[in-house]
Amino acid sequence: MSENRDERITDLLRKNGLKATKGRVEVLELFFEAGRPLAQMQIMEMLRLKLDRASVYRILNAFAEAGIIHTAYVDGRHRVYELPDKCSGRNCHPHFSCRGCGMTACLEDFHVHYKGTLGKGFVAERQKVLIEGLCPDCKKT
Amino acid sequence: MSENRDERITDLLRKNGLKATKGRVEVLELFFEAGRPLAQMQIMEMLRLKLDRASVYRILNAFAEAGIIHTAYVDGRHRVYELPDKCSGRNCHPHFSCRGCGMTACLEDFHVHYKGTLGKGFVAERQKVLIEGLCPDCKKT
DNA sequence: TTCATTTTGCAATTATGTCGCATCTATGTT
DNA sequence: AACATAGATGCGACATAATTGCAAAATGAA
Repeated sequence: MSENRDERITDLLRKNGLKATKGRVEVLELFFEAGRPLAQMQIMEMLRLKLDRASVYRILNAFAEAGIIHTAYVDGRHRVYELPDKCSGRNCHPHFSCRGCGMTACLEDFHVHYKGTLGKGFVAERQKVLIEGLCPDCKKT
Repeated sequence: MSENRDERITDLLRKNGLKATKGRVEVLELFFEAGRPLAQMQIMEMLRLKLDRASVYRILNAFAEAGIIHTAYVDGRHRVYELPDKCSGRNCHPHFSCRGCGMTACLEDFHVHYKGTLGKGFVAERQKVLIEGLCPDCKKT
């Protein structure tokens, strides 16, 4: 079971031209388990500092370049990364970010429509929609 | 005329409980003149380094806390700030950010509608919509 | 003008992210 | 299974954005 998962992750890495190193497997597992966008700092904590800071950044950059993950929102300080299967290109779903604890979540049941034109000569490549507010925990305090 | 403007700005500062210092007046003038979101770096350049870096940050934070400006989009590197009159609360207009030069613009004729629900207990306070792409200049190259 | 309170400038510090280089590891080949 | 090597990691140094402590200066109320 854990082996199946490992195999799936290993395959995913190799299919994308990346060696399946311990660090990469562990980071990618985190993304599958988390099911929500993660920042570098959170990954470091979840791995209990088993990996070097620079390595985590390099892993995230490699994943992003390969398309395994892509960078989602930035709350002013942190880049967050997530698996693209749920969130790709122009149909990117919105995200929620808590101003209390900084947690980020995907808003699956939230649909965004927009109409209008960009100026002449402008090209749109991606949209990012972020709802800021308070999560249930931070709302209490 | 310039005095009227200065007076208006001075009043705005005092009304919000902030002393009308030279630096604050100059920064706030910039925002009124620019009519678009500004990053700290741009402000420094426009003021030709007359103010210390730390002071600019403190001024921006003070303004943001007082509600005179608020932080808008981040293009991955820079926080940008803008006057709230054109962009307030849940009716915030979208922004465009060029991945080439990092320039940020307001999209006035661009309307965003969304429907759906946040999870239980979540409170939405603001929305941020960002279209990323290329501006006419960067498109050429 | 005087004076208490804030704000500023400067330097040092923290935080995020990148880079170079020596060492180590994953993987295809023998 | 052992080997060779392209590529990944750890470490330290560096780059940039932003914050903080503290002494000196400026604001604005009396």
